[in-house]
Amino acid sequence: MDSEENSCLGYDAFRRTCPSHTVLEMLASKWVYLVVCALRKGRQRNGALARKLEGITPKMLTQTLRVLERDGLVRRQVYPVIPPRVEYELTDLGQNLAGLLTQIRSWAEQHAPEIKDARARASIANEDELAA
Amino acid sequence: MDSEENSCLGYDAFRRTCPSHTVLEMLASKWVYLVVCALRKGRQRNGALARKLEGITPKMLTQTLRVLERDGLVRRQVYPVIPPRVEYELTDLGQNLAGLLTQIRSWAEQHAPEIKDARARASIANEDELAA
DNA sequence: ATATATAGGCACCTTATGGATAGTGAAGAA
DNA sequence: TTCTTCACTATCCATAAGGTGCCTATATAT
Repeated sequence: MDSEENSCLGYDAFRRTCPSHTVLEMLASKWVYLVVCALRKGRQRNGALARKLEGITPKMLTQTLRVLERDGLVRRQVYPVIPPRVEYELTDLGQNLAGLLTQIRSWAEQHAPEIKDARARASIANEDELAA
Repeated sequence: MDSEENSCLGYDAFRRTCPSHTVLEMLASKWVYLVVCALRKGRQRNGALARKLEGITPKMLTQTLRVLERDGLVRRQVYPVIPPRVEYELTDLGQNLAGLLTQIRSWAEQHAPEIKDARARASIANEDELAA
């Protein structure tokens, strides 16, 4: 039992010391989702990404791109010109992941109304409880 | 342009005020991934989940389950017996999501070695940089 | 009588993260 | 001359994540 889909190759994300667990931790970020999705259309400059990702601060954008670069999902290309020019693009591994993350994003967009309703119901239930 | 796959229904996760953006924020959690994956096999009790999710504290488990319940992904069933008995199971919406999240988990497990290598290379590159 | 299991709640604390703000440096425009 | 662009870097602060310990209440086991 318990062998259905766990640890297909000895890796099991449920174990906190497993490398796949740290990969999951890295993926568990709103900005990782969005940056990877944004890069799916091809290489882009820092400024273009910043404009696309509404609300991201330069710090978070750089930080997120550095993590993705470190993990081999994004390639960073610097042109030594003035003013500076830097371009980012997904590696093959990144492209591979982008397919999945785009599905998650689509899911979020498709089911946002249901979840909004569920939250509203929960909030009303909470008020009733407090009133009782 | 820019109409390829964005805002299929007026929802666009890139906009920070869009409901789908908050859904993505909710999904961006290591424990949400793992709890949903763990519940995929059917209804389970708090204790069983705690044993399966290595390293989770009772507080985080409860907190995560509450969020999932609020958003309509998990159903909570309380049996008024002593000692207390509570069971959690995925709703249809939760089941739907679980398929995607399980893919992410599998991806993390399959590509953990590559990412581990990429991190090691990045760390060596960093040391070289510091030495130079 | 004491301990355990059960599923939490509650309060306190430390650390990590997110996000805001300001600065850097060089070129080109006003 | 001051301003802007570009791609950052550094610093601070508020919030959040996460850890620890103690509390409930009862049936069962020791």
